[in-house]
Amino acid sequence: MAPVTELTVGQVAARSGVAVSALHFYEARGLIRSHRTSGNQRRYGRDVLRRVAIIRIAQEVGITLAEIGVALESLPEGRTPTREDWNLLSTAWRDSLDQKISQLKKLRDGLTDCIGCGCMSIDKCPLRNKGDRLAGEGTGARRLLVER
Amino acid sequence: MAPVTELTVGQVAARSGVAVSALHFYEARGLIRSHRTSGNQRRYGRDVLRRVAIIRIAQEVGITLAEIGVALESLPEGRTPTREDWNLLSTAWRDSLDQKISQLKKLRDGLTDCIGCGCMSIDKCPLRNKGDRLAGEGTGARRLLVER
DNA sequence: CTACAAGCTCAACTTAACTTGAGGTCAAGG
DNA sequence: CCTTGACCTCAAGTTAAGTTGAGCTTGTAG
Repeated sequence: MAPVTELTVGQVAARSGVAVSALHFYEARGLIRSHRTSGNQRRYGRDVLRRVAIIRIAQEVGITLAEIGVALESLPEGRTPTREDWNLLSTAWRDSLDQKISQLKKLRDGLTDCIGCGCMSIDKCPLRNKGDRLAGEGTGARRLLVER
Repeated sequence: MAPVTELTVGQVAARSGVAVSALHFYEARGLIRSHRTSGNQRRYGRDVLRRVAIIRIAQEVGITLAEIGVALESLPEGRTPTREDWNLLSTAWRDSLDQKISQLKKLRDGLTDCIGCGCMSIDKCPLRNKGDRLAGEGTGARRLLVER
């Protein structure tokens, strides 16, 4: 058995449920870090499991890797995250998470509402024009699916 | 102004905030429909506005076009959805919406918990422990994410 | 000490959801 | 009639987030 303190890429893959190739990919994107053995193999600290968990959960709900990366950047590189580090990361996210939650609830309940209101006018529908920020920017796909 | 009963692509684009090319795309995917004038131009019924609104709102929260397409198939062609149609659509999505909401809460509360524990000890972090317990608990890749 | 499983790199392929561009048509104003 | 702008089709490009495969190295169980 491998030591408890260091994990191989395969072990991280098994424990996190993420493919090895995806872990390579996350590392290339700077979302996770590893150091190498003398034989050039990756070794991960145990905090990588938590990071990967955060990444996957965030993706599930439609947060992009870019956004996740920005948030994770606030975590320290070398040392164990302090209370203050987590505080920054969490508060940075909590607003958008709360907002996303309320949007989802609105959609869920909004469909019911729309039954009530009939949505005769699209302009009056409370759901519409809620998040038109996506409409403005960039080319290509704005959102990827995260279904699994 | 054009008559209230029929809309050109440009009008639909303007009113819905969706690019003309995206409307073409949705039509090719069977999400919306149109008929053609003698000059081969698209004309849309007013129900297309509501359909497009649904499509965009659903996308906002990470529902794929494929899923949306399946749901929209339950809607009638050509006429504006009735209360009963909405009911069907709403219940079809409710489960997946509820699931996404619970995942968001899990992420948000996980981070909040980490503030509470300060994550001074990695073993005490509830987020890490959760993932670790699941991973150690048996067969292969179990993740923090809610199973589908 | 030798299989062979697990790792490594790098390039190319994939899917979703569009956008962009080229090349051509149609409708209305001047 | 002519121009201008809105439409049309179809092909190719783009982005995100990975996956797949080839070719080569490392580590370990028997």
